[in-house]
Amino acid sequence: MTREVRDLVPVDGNRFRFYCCGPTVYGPAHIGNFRTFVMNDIFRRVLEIGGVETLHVRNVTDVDDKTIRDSQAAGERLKDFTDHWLKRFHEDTAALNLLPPHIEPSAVEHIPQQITMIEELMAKGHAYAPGDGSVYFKISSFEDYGKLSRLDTRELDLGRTQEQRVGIQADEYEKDSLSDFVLWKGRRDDDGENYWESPWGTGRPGWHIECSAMSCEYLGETFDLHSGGEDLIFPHHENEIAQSKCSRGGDFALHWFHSAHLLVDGKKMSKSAGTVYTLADLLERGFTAMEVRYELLGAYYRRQANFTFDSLHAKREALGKLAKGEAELRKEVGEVEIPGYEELRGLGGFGVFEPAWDGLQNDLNTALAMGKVFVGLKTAKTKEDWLGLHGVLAALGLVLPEIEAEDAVEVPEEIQAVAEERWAARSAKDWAKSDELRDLLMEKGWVVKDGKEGYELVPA
RNA sequence: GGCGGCGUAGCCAAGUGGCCUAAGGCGCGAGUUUGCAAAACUUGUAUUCGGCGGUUCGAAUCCGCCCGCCGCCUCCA
Repeated sequence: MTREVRDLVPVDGNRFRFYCCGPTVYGPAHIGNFRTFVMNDIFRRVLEIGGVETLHVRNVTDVDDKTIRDSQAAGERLKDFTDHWLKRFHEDTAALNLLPPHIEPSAVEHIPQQITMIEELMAKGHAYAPGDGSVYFKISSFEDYGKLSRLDTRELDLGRTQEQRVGIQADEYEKDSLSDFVLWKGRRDDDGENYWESPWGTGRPGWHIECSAMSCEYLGETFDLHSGGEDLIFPHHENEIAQSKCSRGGDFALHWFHSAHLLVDGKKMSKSAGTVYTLADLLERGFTAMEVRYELLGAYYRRQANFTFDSLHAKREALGKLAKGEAELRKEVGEVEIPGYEELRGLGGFGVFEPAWDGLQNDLNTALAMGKVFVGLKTAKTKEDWLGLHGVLAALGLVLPEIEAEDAVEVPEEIQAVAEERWAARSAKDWAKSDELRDLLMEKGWVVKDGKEGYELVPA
């Protein structure tokens, strides 16, 4: 991606059209997946707050090896299975305050478009069907193959067949070259009921073709930007480029936006280490979705970020500090209602928060922007400052916690009674009894905050 | 082995040639407050950027080497 977001001008002069590789719905997404989606969300928000219209497409992969395998293991039909996990994904994205994409196409619902594209590749000599029911893309037919990932062609095993290579794990498909990838997979016994008709017999589409077919369907053969996690650069995005350019021509995506991975305690997340956290895992531990979002945007997207519970914990304090600062500023400028997202689109000035906005404009540097938000808060005092703060927060998608929430906390009668007794003891300067009752409240999970005229109970 | 990236205070994390004797958040220390605490508020917290050389008037930032770590290399965001 270009370093300056402000330099990104829609190629059609109207809406900035971008495609984001979405989830494979075979289980709950983990926080690493969400780092990518949060970064994409912020990217869109920065464009929109900056006054640019967008067209955001994010696909759903609802047919592949894993969805088929796991739906069968669960004894469910593929659609029921993927619908369930898609619903869960939507719940998670809503909790994380991700704007829903304008279009969310599913692979299963676009099989005709995928078949059409494969036929075009066949007709132009970029694909071949060796007769086993599958169709492959011939990467030697596309000169630019490997350009995005800067792969040396020597590494691609061009022209080598599996027979020539010893020790490679058995693959049922016949390919001319080891690096050729599958466009259509011939039906196999373990696919069960999950197959579709095609000119090459029954089967199902390969993974890469869905994104080429769907991005072209909704965004055309040339669009502004394509995004995804860094692991998708090769082979997924490389293959998409090959399929799209060879079948339809056009420039495909003019910009690429890849988010680096999220590590946990400095290591790649792994199931065996128990570090593949889902949003639900973190909510269960008492964190809020907004704290998680803050954690995910806390580092610059081009670098791997390190998730730790210490860092996540810090976000609660930081959000509270922000909320307090915002409330004071709001009072100072005499406003009551926080402006909504739509009102902030096309915001002209950001007051003392201009540096934070610049940070976002300059290659989506969310870490820098957050730092400048806290700096700005120290001197903010005008209405423009206040609007600027909300413009930046809206671009980051951060919703501040309510700070006047005492009413919302239900204090059990039993706890209230102990607290009253303690206050009486304290007022009578019976320090021993007062402290004893305070410890008792602490044991039961309540913290007493003493004031001049009374006290307040807060959950520990 | 090929390609790419990282190593900045206890933790997270900006900064990529001079405004850096290095943002910001958390944590921690000190003070105010408090009967003592907690909370709140104020304030302090890396003369130094993995190590060693080099380029330069000047380097956390560029180059070389070394050490450590991470990612991709056929369907993992």
